[in-house]
Amino acid sequence: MPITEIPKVYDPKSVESYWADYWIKERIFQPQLNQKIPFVIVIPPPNVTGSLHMGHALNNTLQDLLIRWKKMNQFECLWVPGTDHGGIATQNVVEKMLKAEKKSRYDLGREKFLAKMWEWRKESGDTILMQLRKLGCGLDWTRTRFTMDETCSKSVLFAFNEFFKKGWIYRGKRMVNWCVRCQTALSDIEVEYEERKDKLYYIRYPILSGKKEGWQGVPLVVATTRPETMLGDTAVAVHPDDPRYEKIHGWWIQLPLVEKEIPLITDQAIDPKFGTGVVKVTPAHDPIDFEIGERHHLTQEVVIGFDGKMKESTGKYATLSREECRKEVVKELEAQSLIEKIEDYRHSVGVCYRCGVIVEPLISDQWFLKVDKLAEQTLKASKEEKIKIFPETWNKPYVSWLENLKDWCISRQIWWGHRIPVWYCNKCDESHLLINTTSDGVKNILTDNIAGRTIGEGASPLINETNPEKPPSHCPKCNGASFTQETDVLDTWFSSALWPISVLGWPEESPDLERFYPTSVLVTGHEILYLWVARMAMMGLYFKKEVPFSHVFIHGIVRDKQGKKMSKSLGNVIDPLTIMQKYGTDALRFVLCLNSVPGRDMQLSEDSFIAARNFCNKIWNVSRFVLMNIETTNFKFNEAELPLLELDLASQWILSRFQKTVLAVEKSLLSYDLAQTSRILYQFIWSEFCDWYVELSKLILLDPTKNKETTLKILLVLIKGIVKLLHPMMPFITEEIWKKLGEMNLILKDETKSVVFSLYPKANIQLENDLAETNMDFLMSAITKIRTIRAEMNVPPATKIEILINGPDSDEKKLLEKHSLYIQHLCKVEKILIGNKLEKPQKSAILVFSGLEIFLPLEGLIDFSKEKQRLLKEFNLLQKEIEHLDARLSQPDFKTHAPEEEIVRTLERKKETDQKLIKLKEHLELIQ
RNA sequence: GGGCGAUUAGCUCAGCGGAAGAGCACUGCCCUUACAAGGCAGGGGUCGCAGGUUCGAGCCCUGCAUCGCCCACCA
Repeated sequence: MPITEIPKVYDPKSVESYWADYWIKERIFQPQLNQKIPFVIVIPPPNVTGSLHMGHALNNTLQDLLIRWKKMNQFECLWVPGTDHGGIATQNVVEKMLKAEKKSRYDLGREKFLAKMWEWRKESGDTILMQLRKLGCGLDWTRTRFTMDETCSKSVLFAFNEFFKKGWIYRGKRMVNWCVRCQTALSDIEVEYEERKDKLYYIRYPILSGKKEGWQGVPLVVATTRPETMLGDTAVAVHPDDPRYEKIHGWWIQLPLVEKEIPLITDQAIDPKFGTGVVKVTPAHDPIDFEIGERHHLTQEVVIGFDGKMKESTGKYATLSREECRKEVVKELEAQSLIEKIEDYRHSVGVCYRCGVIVEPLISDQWFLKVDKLAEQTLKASKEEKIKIFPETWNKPYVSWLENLKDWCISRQIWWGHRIPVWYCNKCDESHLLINTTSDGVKNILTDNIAGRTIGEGASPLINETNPEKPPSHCPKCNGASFTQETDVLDTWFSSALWPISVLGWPEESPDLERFYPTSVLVTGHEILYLWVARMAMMGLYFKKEVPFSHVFIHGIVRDKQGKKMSKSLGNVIDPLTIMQKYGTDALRFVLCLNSVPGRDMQLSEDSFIAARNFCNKIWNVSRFVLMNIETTNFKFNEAELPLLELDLASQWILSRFQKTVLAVEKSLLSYDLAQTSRILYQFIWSEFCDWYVELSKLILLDPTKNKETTLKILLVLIKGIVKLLHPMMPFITEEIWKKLGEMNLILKDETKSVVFSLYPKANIQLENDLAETNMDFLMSAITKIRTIRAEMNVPPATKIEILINGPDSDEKKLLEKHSLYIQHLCKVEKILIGNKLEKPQKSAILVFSGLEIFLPLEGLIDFSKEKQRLLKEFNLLQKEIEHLDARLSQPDFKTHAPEEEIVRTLERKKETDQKLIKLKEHLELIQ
């Protein structure tokens, strides 16, 4: 296509799919295992549920940016794609589908249900990966992993066995967070807390023993938010030092509604300041009460079942839900006048992070991973800065989370996931746990070395080390050979924790593991810093003796215009695919980068994309401009000769500005401040290159008498530089422009394949030129001022005028004379007179600028009363500034304390402003 | 209860010790041969409040207020 036929408007749709396919087809993002330094990222694997949302778009844009940037810096880049099976979340999706058919997973049975799960994952599990291709992500698709594929599953089972042998995995009856909807245990971090409006019930518990002194007939009052659990109370507790209740320690209390006597015990955990200072103790249904119960050997009276309904033992309350039971209990208590009062109360309630239903603390048999040693070495790595978090503010919470870590509940009672490789002997004892750990397939492990517990009754857990997914060959106790596998599966985050090593092939000693571990940087949002990042650090350090990544780049969460998290239920989502369709993928990517301010969440609204789309168009058109002008020429150009060219001021200036831009871009990228990077690029390209340099270049390009070669070379250098700088952020449009440059033989052969094979720009100090920048600044402000007058006085651009510049010093005079064309061209001025004793023509507008005066004879063109107003306004501004400067200079301490250069600067400013004011005053007086 | 962050132009946000900035929105002029998704120019801010440090404070310190997030055994 001839360059002149390049469309005037950049059309993303017509180029994006071509490039997305091209990068894959040409294997551009597959590493070659050569001598270069590796740069590796493993993707935070999206769950196989649903499709790409803005959070994914942000996360992956940032990773892609880093990969492309590093690739252009000659690193051997690898970005590993993959998906997560997503445990509960994914199972919920399929269960919902079943529910539509009025079926539950139990109707299907485990096997059939899992078949359905796999079917679903096959059908829609890769949706997001396909969408990431559209986003332009330079992932190596030949290495795509899934947390439940063969490689990753092997890692999971192997890791489980290793921990088991070490004695760090144990099973025990504990109080865990139970989701009554998902029918599974949750780890502590999978519980989210929501502030809820609730009631605090003050309930009277009659005292049975020792009716004397002040307690005669006065019942104890306990405050609780969960009256229904009183059916399972086995004590009442106060703080041992609370003077109000000192006399009655050990007395017996009548538990209302239940024909039962319970003791009044004392425990440090009670806060005397809360409520009445008296607490009902329900060891089976509250974590603190559970602990109190342990300390005081209280019985655990289970009154709520795993389904969230009241147990048989509760008599008339049986089968009621927790909520219904609460109402009933309160009604009953009220009837018996046992409610002292009910207060409104705000407190946070734990809910399931997957379904939002209130979590029930319940006692059940669960598997745990002991984490103290793991946390310890991870903390050490942090202290030694082996893992650095960007921005640093996240380091503190990360460290304190590790410091306060409790054992990790790794078992889930769902079906979708890695089934725990532990076996029960069918012959000798049903509660007999077997885990196969040795080559002969059998190893006895009688450990539950945590808190002196044992696993089941005389249990001998066995695992199969060589084939963990298979049962042991025989039972060492009874020699039986028939086993049943544990039905629990592992927490989905267990496999996620192994992700950086499992995707590279661990526990095999694969070439990839050897070459690409540890990875370079992990890019993620802060919501999974603990859930995921900390655990990967633990696993990587333990199994590979090295941190899995040296940098953690934490980006913000995408929110809507009101600052709310985007969610389908709120209906405030901005769909990245729609945005890509409407504004182009590069525009989407640019906005995400532009808003990626370190340490801050970003608020997006749809109009932010318009500016980015316009920016794309600007880039497109300025490239078009350069190409159109080069098209007719035929020159060969080696960038090395750049410093040898004889350059005009504008060219010296833009090259100097470009070097500084390159430096600033590099600095911002190194600190993961991509908002900064975006701003720098936007500013340079639009406000400096396009607005000034390109406009000035027309002086030469549009003048048939001028030699255009040097200017075209500079334009070309800049366009190439800009395309390269932008590429990591905006890969599509830059590739397209690059291709056109290639078609005109304007780039080196080995760079033609893709922009990523060119070198990322490096600053060339030789080309920095502060003098040129100062001179251009001078000319640019003169030009702007002249344009301002024209605009304010409504002199149309078509009206050519002349100007007089009076009073420049000799340097300024030379500069102005040499570049009078700049002014003429950009201010639409026909003629410029420069001199030291020029008279102001009658009926002139005037501006006083940097020690000189500029006259614009505008007789007949403007209304001079307007000019007077304009001057008056200017005059007032100057007066204000002088007041300000005087105030500063008259501060006696200013001259003694401020640094010399600051004093000089202030004095100069004062002098200049004074001069301006005097001249302005003169002219003001002359206007009738 | 503890920690973190925010509070700057109508909106979204930069700036973090020496003359208040950008984009969007708004106003005026311009279809100037890269771009009207554009150009040129303009209006609009006692930089949350109160103290303090400093010659000098959106910027540093201390309180306070409001909003948001994270953590915690808030019965």
